Amino acid sequence: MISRATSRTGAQSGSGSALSRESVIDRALTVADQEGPAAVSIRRIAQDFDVTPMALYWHVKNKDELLAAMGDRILDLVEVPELPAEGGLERLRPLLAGLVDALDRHPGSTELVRARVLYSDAGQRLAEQALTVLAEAGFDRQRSADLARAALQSVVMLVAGAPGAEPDVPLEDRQAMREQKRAALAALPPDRFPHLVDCARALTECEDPDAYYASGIELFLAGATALAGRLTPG
Amino acid sequence: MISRATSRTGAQSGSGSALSRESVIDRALTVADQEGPAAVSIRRIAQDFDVTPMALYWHVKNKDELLAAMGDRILDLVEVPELPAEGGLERLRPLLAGLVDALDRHPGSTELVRARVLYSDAGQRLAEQALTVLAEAGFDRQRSADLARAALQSVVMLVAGAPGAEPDVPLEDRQAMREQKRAALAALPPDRFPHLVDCARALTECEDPDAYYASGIELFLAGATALAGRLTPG
DNA sequence: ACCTGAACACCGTTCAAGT
DNA sequence: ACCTGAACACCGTTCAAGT
Repeated sequence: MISRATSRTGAQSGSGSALSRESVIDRALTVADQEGPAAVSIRRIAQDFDVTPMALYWHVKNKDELLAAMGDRILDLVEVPELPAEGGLERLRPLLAGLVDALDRHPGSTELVRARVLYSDAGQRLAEQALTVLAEAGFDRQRSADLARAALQSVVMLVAGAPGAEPDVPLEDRQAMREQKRAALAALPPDRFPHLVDCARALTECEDPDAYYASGIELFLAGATALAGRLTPG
Repeated sequence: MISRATSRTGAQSGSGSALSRESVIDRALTVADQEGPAAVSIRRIAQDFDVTPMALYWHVKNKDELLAAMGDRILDLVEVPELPAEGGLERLRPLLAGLVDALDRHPGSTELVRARVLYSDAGQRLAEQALTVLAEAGFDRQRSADLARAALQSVVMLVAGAPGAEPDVPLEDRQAMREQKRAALAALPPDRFPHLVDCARALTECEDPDAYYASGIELFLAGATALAGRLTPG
């Protein structure tokens, strides 16, 4: 409770930088990662900056716009290089992997990206590339659109829903949460739920995130490739 | 404001049934579907029953438990018939289709199911069947677990993230929301985003939900089948 | 341009008390 | 067993006012 005294003495308490649209968004992302998305509130962020809640409204229209901006900021982390002229559906792999990397840096806000992929600038560049690849693979407009959505949303789901991700829960409670869930599965009657009991650990803990992400992307690519192969052969 | 007068005269205002755990959950699901998930609050539901907010705490531990119960209730809608002894990965199709049907009945609460698939009774029966099918197809424990998660979460994503679903938005604002999003895409510079502009409609409006859901399930099945085909052939 | 103060209409939840 | 009343610690947001 001495933080208020530091407000005019250089370093602003929790934030480390002056109040601005950028710093507000950054602070919100950090809070979401460390304490879960529920901890993000206008009043809380304002407190971290030793400032009145209403001060934030100068930099951000309202809370919804802040949440959207957080999603956009994550998408800005994605490197979107030029799309190779050749390479077929394989060209989706680095594209999706890049998205995974960005999402993985802000697990507490991954969900926010879903609503923004088609509407933030970086997301639109990503979507355009995906649609290009799918159209060149022979999918018509509707199927390209559906597959592009599926690709981007699968990735969000992959990261947000990874075994043991628990993005809604504060960092310190995550491990306990995982163990509790695993115990719930392991304690099921093995005659009725043999596989669920057997997979209790595999379903709740992610040994190797990289391998998990890679095989999630692989699943999508395998599916899209198989569907492409069924398109009016010849 | 005359509704309070009806509280002892038979039919309880908005709900149509007496206060109970079941009726509270049902009312919450209805509110979420009609006015969006944000409209679900302890106080609001209490009001609909002409009852004090604290009355709900007798029937429900707290809001989180209510949300979990809503997810469980949706999963209870899924019919889980016996798993055929034969049929390979194709047996996943009716299983996933059944889940889609249940989710589709409560679009405002679809998201809640994601956290409950592995922990509600109906969800566990579903998951056990999926794991059985995948194990019989030759996937090892870890890959079965990952694919089962992917299958169930893909379906949730398919419904919650369908073009034009907008489950966060009140029923009456949905159409306007869709048109706004479509306009945003259609107005992009066509030289930089040719496909995005071309797909503006396909990306924001769902012409044929049944076909959309079917091809989403098809994508997963095609992927899983392709991956199964790569497993130590012979 | 940027921030504050006071106020409004909401939340979830606890606890003691009623019937 | 089931519900109420009062209270606490939170929310987002508006509006007029300050510098």
